[in-house]
Amino acid sequence: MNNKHLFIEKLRSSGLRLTKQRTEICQVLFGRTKTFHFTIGDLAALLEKNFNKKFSLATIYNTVHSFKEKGYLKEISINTEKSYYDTNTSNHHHFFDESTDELIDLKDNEIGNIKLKKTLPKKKIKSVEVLVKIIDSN
Amino acid sequence: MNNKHLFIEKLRSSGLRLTKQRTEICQVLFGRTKTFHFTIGDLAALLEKNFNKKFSLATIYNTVHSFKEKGYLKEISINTEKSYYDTNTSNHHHFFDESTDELIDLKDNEIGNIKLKKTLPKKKIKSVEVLVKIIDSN
DNA sequence: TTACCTGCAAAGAGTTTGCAGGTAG
DNA sequence: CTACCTGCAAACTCTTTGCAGGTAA
Repeated sequence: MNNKHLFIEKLRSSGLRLTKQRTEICQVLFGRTKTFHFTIGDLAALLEKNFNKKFSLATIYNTVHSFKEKGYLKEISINTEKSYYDTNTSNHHHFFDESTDELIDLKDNEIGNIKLKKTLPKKKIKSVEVLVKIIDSN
Repeated sequence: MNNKHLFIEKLRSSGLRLTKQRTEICQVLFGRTKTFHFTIGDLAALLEKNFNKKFSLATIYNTVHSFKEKGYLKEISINTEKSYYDTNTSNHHHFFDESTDELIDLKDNEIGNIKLKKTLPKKKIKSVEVLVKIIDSN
């Protein structure tokens, strides 16, 4: 199956041209049913494996950044050396498994509502993110 | 006023020797009444300013890491290029002001209890962190 | 005295950028 | 045809590491 129309729309609305590489990046990112959590390195390796050629980092970063700005990808707040991205941009939180460096979705109904009782003058809330760090139990 | 006894205890129990530099780092980190949020760069600049001399990065990183492992400092999960630390190691969450790159404490009673309804087999929860990202409301 | 520490500089890792040749529109 | 894109390599930032001389215990 081919989601070309979907990729075209995402690329166009992000102000990006429909190049071969970008269509292939879209295939890896959005041509799947399950949520995809990844680092730039993961993505680069997957692209190389799937299409049997190298992709320029400039292209990958540039495309991921555009998709992030456009809201097609979400960057997750974890203080590791790498940045993690998520194709699930809906309101949800994460487990981060420190034993494997893996991100796992926490669906919105799997965590009680977050009740903020403090606001700051002249500031508006951009996001509320919950990160549950887990490790192997012994 | 001098909290030397406090610094000595923290250094000793972290397995660190009482060097001049480390005592000075303690002064900057723990010789204050309010919580201190910082990056290594912040700390280095502050040390240089307060004591009018350069501190080796090796020393700063090494000391901060030991204090973190010992639980005297907490590392905050924010996906920026730098790592942020907090002298408040109690159970609490944060605002991160993206307009100024500043961290602000959210006291435990300023946010409702977090109710996790999902667990993972063979994994244990290490921490639950809430990060509220804010920006200037134009 | 000895193990640990400091300062310096080099090395690493991830990310960003500049540029020359290539391609979508 | 022109503006944007790709690939490559160099540059950048933060962090880590190796080493030689110095110091706490």
